[in-house]
Amino acid sequence: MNSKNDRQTTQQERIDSLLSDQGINLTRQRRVIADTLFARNQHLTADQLFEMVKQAGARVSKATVYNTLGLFVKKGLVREIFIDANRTFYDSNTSHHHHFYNVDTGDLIDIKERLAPHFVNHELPAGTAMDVVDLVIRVRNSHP
Amino acid sequence: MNSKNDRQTTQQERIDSLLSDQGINLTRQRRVIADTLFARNQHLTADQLFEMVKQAGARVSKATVYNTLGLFVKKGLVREIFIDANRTFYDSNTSHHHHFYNVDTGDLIDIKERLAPHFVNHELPAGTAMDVVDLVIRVRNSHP
DNA sequence: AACCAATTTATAACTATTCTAAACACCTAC
DNA sequence: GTAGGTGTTTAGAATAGTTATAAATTGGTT
Ligand SMILES: [Mn+2]
Ligand SMILES: [Mn+2]
Ligand SMILES: [Zn+2]
Ligand SMILES: [Zn+2]
Repeated sequence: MNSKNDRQTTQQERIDSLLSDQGINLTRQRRVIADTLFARNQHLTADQLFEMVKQAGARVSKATVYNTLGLFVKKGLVREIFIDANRTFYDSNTSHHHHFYNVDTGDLIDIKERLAPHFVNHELPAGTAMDVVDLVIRVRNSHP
Repeated sequence: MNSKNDRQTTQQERIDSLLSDQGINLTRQRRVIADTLFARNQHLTADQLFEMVKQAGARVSKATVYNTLGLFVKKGLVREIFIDANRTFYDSNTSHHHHFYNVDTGDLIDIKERLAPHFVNHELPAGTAMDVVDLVIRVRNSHP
């Protein structure tokens, strides 16, 4: 067993326990989807992820990509970002952060700083609890 | 001419100049859509607005509702709020404010306070200018 | 009236997402 | 090993919000 295999095994174990820790059963499809998605911090559409998984040589249906993304969102492994009526991104980085969206280029960029305020329960509508704070700063090219 | 008619005339004149000031030609359809939408501060889907206009006795096609909303958005008379992949709201209040969205009930509520930070150009991605700051606090019912 | 540009309209097209029901995978019991 | 069961995947259909198309209508101008 060389060091390359060691690293791969370790990375696979990380992905596996990421899913297992959330009570997600391991399957070939969920593993390859998670491998692709969690390889780095990125914002992908379902279709982009589908294409990347295909590119990696795996046979996974688009329905499974949607099912799995929905499952990951429910388990808190991934964050949905609704940009407009026909553009949903999935963010592999679930830590508290916000986004710039360039309406001209379609680029979605992380904002490092914590811009949105903290909420305490009594500031929320009665009988509700915080789910998530979605802050999107829409920008356009200055000289189009 | 009684005071009721005075008021109606005045209100119609307000709507007319709201549109004219943006270089929008006045038509029967644009007037009834604007009357309905700008009657109060509210968040409506295209379909809700379409139904309200029908209810008011006017014959306006859904295509015209979409065309007119798109025109109003372009002219800055109305603000689009993208809640999820199949829920776009149109906000008749374009002043700087943000929203609570209850994922259980579907309610979209204004937040009075100014929560999101101000931006100056050098804080934005290079070569871009601010368009709009969209802040949505998603909440769920505490005891579902 | 004839003309013209802008607008509206019905309808089709598009597309992201969800649904459906059958096939498949994997495990356990016998 | 075979049967049975549960969870998962799959192709394809369905759904629904939105946009595009192209013909009809409107309202103003000569
Ligand atoms: Mn908190
Ligand atoms: Mn859609
Ligand atoms: Zn991000
Ligand atoms: Zn609002």
